[in-house]
Amino acid sequence: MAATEATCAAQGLQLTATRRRVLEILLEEHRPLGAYAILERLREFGHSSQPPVAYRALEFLTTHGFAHKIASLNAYVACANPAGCERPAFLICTNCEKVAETAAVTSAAPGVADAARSIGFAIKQEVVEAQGQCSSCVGNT
Amino acid sequence: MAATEATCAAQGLQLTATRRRVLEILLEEHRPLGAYAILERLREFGHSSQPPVAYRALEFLTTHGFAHKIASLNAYVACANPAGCERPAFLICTNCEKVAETAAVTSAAPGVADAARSIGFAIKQEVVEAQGQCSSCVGNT
DNA sequence: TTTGTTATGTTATTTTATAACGTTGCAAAG
DNA sequence: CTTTGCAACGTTATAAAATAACATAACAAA
Repeated sequence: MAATEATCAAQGLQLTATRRRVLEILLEEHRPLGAYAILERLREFGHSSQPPVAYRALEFLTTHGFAHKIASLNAYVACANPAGCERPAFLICTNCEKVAETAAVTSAAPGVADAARSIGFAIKQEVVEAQGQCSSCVGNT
Repeated sequence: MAATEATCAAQGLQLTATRRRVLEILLEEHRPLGAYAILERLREFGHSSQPPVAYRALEFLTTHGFAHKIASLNAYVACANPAGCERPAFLICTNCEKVAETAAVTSAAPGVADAARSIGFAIKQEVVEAQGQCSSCVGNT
């Protein structure tokens, strides 16, 4: 949160009440939340709770790297390292739903980068989402 | 298509009319199709066209590796290598929407695999989807 | 003070996906 | 045979995710 505030101050970004509240909601949970779950939480705090409210805040947060969308879940998480987030990748526990964020070292998995080069494909961005079981859940199911 | 038929025959899977038609539709297009776009095409061929029809066929096709879901697009493509598809990864052109399928060499990008090991996370499956520009579109936009 | 910009409020709608329940066709057990 | 079970399909309804479109507010710069 502090890192996010600092970044916003430094870059002239407006961390408004709604945007801040959405980020707080994501930080409080340790797992991905759907937009409508976020809306419900917003409602509890007296904010307007129509879908665009959440989606706008999420767009701001994701655009600036304060939160990420998990495409394979249609859900959102706070960034684990807002100060220096690069090439985020996610480890999603299919049992407890928690998500660990990590940084991929290279821009693409071996083979993928090679394949891209060989067909002249210019990679801009990569979505890497691994599904499996976290240490607490291995063997539980 | 032939490879798919062979696999179904070998494994006792039922490649029914609807499932076959959906796969054909995906093969005819060279790009990802949404479930409702597929439904429209099915309608043209006189199949029933309620959503579950498409989703069931897609579930069958994706479960057995004859097609893949592109999570970041909520769309579906035919598998480029149904005979021996392992660790598929996708190169998605944000300009022309075409998708190239490739195979990742390792189970995870460097750094991701290490991170998983270090926190005891057991990876089952990985979603790797790179966005960028294909060779035809580089420089066009 | 008017103009431009950024953010918010609100209604409605689109797009994606699944729940639930009934029907059909076929093959194996009785 | 026939009935039991199963896998696939048909259909209606609804849930869940996302966005279009348009109005309002707050505020800073011209």
